[in-house]
Amino acid sequence: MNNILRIETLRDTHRESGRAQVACSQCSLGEICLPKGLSEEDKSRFEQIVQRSRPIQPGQHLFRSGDEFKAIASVRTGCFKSYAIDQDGQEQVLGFYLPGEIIGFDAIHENIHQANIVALDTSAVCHLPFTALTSMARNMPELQHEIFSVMSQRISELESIAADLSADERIALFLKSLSSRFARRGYSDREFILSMSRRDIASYLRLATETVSRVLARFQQRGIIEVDRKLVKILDADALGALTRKTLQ
Amino acid sequence: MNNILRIETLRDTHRESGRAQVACSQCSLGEICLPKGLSEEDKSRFEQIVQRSRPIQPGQHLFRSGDEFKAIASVRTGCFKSYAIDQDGQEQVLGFYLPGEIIGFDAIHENIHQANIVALDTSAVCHLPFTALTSMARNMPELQHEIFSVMSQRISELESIAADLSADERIALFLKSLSSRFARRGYSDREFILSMSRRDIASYLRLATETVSRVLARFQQRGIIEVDRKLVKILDADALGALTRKTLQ
DNA sequence: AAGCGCACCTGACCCAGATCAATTCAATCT
DNA sequence: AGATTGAATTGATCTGGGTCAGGTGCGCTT
Repeated sequence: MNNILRIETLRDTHRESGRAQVACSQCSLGEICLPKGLSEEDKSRFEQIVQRSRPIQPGQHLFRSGDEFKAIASVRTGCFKSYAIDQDGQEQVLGFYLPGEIIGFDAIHENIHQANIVALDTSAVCHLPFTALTSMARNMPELQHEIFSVMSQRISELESIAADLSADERIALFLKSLSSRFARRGYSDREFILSMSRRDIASYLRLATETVSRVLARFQQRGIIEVDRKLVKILDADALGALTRKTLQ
Repeated sequence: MNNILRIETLRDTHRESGRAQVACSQCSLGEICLPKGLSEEDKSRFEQIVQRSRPIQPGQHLFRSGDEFKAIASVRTGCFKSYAIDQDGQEQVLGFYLPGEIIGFDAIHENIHQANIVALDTSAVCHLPFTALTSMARNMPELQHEIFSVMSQRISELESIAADLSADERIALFLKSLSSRFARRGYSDREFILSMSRRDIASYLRLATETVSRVLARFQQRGIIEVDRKLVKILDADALGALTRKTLQ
């Protein structure tokens, strides 16, 4: 009965593909996503509000600035970037989202999405309707706390990113951040693909694309990393770490 | 020795002053603070978890990095700055908190305060024990939503601060932000006191103190503002606004 | 396979803002 | 009042990284 209801809802609101659904309890994201720490029973209740998206192609938008806020989204696969447009019409990258990371926390207070969200790879998300989520959280202390916790983490992260860093430090920090986020998701922390362009990295780090190129080249010369187009290998993680020392905490 | 001192400090700041207590429903912060939008009945339930601090003197710490997280704090009067110490031992200012603003959202995920919080003026706060607050929020949807909303606001704010701005733009934005925050609290938006030093402003805006001085002097020459030590008067709000055009949203 | 287009890389030059240094100013103490 | 101190201002110089201007190489299309 629940199953039928769910499929209908999905079809209506997000055009679910008819493929087999992965339950949260079976999802490869496991202990990274919001339902972590829930009992099996609560997990299956949680699953009833999850709306799994069909694949989203690179360049396709998940949300646009000004969209009505209905649901936050947890990245299932792929990679997204968030960006805003400033008064000069310039795109400003605000962040990147990897699997297990949650999109849309900036939309709650105005009930409107602040940022644009676009897929960089073929991606998929789980939509979590916010009203249903918070009302469920009122009966699941662990879920409520997990939402607060993830938002809190984002606040800390943003506070430390704002630090006044050199180009070298910024890029070292960026690579280390990606590396540890991949590691947490079971991917290699020594070798990974940069889904985003040099231009996106530059915009996110508030640097010129030329500077990104130059710093990556210099890191390669020094034997710290190896770069081939979008593939990055970290050869000397300690050296990279030393460059991020100035970072808070 | 240090421990004893610390514990006493905490006890002090948590202790009821014994003076007549202002109920939330009578508080001058009114519709700015967390209990806004609660029914009278819920407000009085809310008040039962509020721990009003005695006055906190300038230079006195409210929280220190590494402190166990027990409660968030709503500023009742005065002004606080939050800061972190980087690996070079340099202080990095992360933000300023005015009355009605809430301190401690970065502490939830690790259950430890990330930043140091110090009073800039003689100040007072309301401590809101987090466990009690969230458990109460489970029975008060409006309260739960308000907490999410305030955290969401902070996330948006931090995302837009990170923008790549010139010194002029940064300082114009800073003045406009203070102006509108004061206005919201019923103070003048044309004339206010900078509780923080030039050095603090510089650290927060990632500029040199010399640059802060120079830009303020230049704004004064242009007739945009009038500065006398800590007192700022905004003479031409439009000109100031024009300088912040590049800002997102 | 040849031509095109785009992302990326590299070199030359320049400027906003940092740094260094000296001076002024206000607040507190003797 | 004069002395002391630290914050704020002002001026002179230096530099990291932005801007501009070519190259280079990969993936398309035809």
